[in-house]
Amino acid sequence: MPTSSREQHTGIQPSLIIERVTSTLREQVVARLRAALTEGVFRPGERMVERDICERLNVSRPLIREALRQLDAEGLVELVPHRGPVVRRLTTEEATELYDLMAVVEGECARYCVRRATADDLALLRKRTLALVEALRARDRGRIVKSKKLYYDALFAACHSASIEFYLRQISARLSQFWSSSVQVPGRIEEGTAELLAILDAIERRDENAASEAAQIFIRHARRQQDLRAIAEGSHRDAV
Amino acid sequence: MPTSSREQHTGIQPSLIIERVTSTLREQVVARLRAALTEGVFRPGERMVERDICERLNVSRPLIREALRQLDAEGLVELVPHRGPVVRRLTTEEATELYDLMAVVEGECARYCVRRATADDLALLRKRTLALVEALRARDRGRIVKSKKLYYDALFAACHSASIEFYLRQISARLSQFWSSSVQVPGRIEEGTAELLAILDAIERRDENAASEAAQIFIRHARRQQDLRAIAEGSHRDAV
DNA sequence: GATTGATAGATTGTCAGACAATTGGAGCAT
DNA sequence: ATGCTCCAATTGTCTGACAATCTATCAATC
Repeated sequence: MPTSSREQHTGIQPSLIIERVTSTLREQVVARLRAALTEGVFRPGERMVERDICERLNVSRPLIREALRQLDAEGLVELVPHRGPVVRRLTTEEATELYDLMAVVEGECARYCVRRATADDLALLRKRTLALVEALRARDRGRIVKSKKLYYDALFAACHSASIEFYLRQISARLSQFWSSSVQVPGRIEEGTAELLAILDAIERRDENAASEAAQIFIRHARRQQDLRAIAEGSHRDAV
Repeated sequence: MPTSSREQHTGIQPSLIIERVTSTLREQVVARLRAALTEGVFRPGERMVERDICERLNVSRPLIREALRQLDAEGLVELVPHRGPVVRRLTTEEATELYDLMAVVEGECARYCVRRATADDLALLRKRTLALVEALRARDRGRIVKSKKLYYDALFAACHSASIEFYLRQISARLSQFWSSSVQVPGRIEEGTAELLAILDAIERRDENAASEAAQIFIRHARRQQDLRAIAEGSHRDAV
């Protein structure tokens, strides 16, 4: 769980809360490393020598070690005893499993949206969905990335479940090394936009099963893209 | 991810692997604390003062701190900045969400069993299912706990997915504080045994959807038990 | 008497430095 | 090539320290 986020979603009392950005250095370190890992600054399989990271981030070794324990538990790094941390590398097999997990959890997320989203949540979700669809149609990679992030923020806000959000973000982070940025399955964009709209529609219609189903389909189809890339790159073998 | 468990589920080569019990003290500490947390040695909401734990386990503070970071990421403790670690307390709301997650993930687990289980896996699963059913019928609490553990070991082995196992165990650990040990919904045992057998049957029939459905139903019904307990105990309020 | 403010104590956050244990690999011998 | 020995690189773990921050106690004020 992300160290202490205590936003009681009471619905009432809209934010007199002071967001403490981060009070501890460690949280910043973890955030920094996590970002670096998901953004590919460290390559899968690469060793992360503690002292090097200390110097790069200018913090002490105990701090780095604590941060690494956390990232290990999140599945982003692997701590080989007496050999040190290594950027976890996913096999296609593991990626497949994670996608399947993501699909069912995201289905549950959509289900929760149906149950819990307020009118405001829905309005925002609609807006963000359409923005993402637009970005997809424009095939503007930068805009797609940003819109996607905003879309998911809205989706998670609408489902009002910290647990679902937590696990989806975690799985997503673990899969990040697998995101394609070059290969494009022909017609995937058209298909994807239709599916996004289907999710939105089902949620707005308050149809739980349809929403869950639509969300799952979206993820499973998105995965196909990956399969293709894996094949293109020589099936992502374990040994470098 | 549980610090480096590298059992390539090749299916072939049944364990020439030498299980290194634990090469580092930290792993033992984490295991110990995790066990203590799930077994209720520490009560939800209780503070875990670092130095106290150091003395109790006879290890140094850095080690305890690393262990706590990991348990934090697993959702078992909460690290309040400048106040220290607290045993995470679940609200009924959070427990509900986790049960829903567990249901869909366990559904996926059953689905994977259908896809991947070998004949040996199935034989063991059948044996363990029947043993659990027996224990349930005998209403022998100790035996039920042991059989259940073995049942899940077999189920996870049969699904051949480290990710699914990882997340299910984690969610299960987080929910442990919520397991009832006293209240019994009348007829639940009969219902539960029937559902367990239904799961087994669906897997043996190689019917993915039925297996997934049966597993989900089992969890959702098991949760009802919890609802009852929560009500009985005054709905598990947040403030002590 | 209740609220506010201030002081002290407890605990965490972070660092530096040290040393033993283990691993991986280089080099040597067979 | 194969196997062995030894060494360098890193990690695993500890001790001790001190600043930052929180909690609670107690005094001061209205």
